[in-house]
Amino acid sequence: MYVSKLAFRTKKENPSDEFSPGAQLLVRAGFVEKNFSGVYTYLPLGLRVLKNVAALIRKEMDAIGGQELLMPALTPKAIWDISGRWEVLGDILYKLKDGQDKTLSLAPTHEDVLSAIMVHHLSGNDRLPIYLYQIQNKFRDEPRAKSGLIRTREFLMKDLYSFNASVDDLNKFYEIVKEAYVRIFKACEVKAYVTQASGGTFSKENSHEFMVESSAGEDRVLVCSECSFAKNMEVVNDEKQQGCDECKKSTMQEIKAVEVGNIFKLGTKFSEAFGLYTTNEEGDKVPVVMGSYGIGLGRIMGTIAEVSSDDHGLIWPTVLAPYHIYLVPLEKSGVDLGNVTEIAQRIYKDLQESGFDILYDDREKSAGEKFGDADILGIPLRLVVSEKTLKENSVEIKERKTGKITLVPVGLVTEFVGHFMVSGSQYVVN
RNA sequence: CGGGCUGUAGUGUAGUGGUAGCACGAGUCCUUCGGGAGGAUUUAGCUCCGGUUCGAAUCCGGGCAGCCCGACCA
Repeated sequence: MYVSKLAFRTKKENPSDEFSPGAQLLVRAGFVEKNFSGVYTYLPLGLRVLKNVAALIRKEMDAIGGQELLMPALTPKAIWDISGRWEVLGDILYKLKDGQDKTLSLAPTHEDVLSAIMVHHLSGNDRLPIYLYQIQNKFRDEPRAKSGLIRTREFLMKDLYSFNASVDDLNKFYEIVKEAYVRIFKACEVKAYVTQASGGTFSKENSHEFMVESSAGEDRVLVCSECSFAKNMEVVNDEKQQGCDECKKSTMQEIKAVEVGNIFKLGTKFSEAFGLYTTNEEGDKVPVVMGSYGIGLGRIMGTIAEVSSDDHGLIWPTVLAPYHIYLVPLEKSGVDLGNVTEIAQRIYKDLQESGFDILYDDREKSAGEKFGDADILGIPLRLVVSEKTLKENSVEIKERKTGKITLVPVGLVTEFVGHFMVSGSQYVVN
């Protein structure tokens, strides 16, 4: 992609209507545009990141037996009445009437919608377990949107639902999902605490939240610096709790954190309400045991912007970066003695053929401006081709995250980049 | 939903009663060419409604919008 063709440019100044540093960077770099409070457009660069997050999550969900489907956001009130959640969810539900005066809601979550579907398709236990997920927009009438993408009213979420024949099976799958989530956040290169939390209105049993430390977060979490055990302050009964539940040492500290994912054991609440039954080994009719597992994709993006940046801009993990490489040809216009453009173009094509996504800065701008854009966009590698580097028959390669600069012979560029993409991330999305 | 703050060119800002200025951006031309370079020229604005006043970006009331704190948050 030629930088001169990008539909949106970077800005030098922070927007006046964003407060959190991550949101300011995302706007300045041209990843998102705020339409109104709590509602954002993902611009082309931002959408590429969002799609990469989705690809990462799909890979992990498919790997644990998840099957993707896509449910509607538009739902009739009747569905929510079955579980009583029209009342429970209350004001957070966006409610509307259609032209025939039918009451509808834009779904904030899909336990109810999927349960209503599964009633028609679960008979006997021959097909259990069943794991279904989707990546779809959710709507929640948040009384107060906050911190850019961290808390929005319309947001893309991956929601996985499990249907098991027994509590034992649910418990096993719950652990499997937990491990998949750990892998996902590791690939995102964020430290996510697996945090004990309350089951909310869903269940009496505890759930787990995946918490990333950030001042833009809205939750308070106690974390143990010794063993990494963490629990949400909302489940701390004794205000004076000092010792860690896990290792018993007095090393718990309170942090602010963003909840980037959570997992719930739903039990039989929804299966009983909707009539999802199976037959156990004794031949008895028993309710299906369910679980619910969510990850906010935009929230992940917003959180990374909060926690991964420096004075020059964003720093994306390799698997999520909108482009792998920012290629800067530097030449004196009209005096291209060293064939800078020709060689830069050849490298551009070679790298593209090797499967890398590249931004080629073809603009007639000063070097500083191009470097500045490479930095603020947070592209993992910056390649510079100039008369200076070509004297060494080389290309300068700078790693965004570490600032490390290497002069690489022109013929070895593809190899160097390929090595970086594998070793630099520990995780590769196909 | 309570409390606080704020709305001025595309963006960021100055302007507290007397006809709105700067910077960035964008366009054209020239110079420059490894960290947002320089010059010339062009471009474009007071959130809306009402009130006070000879006169309102400025004061008052209301609406709308945004941000922060709190409440809320499957």
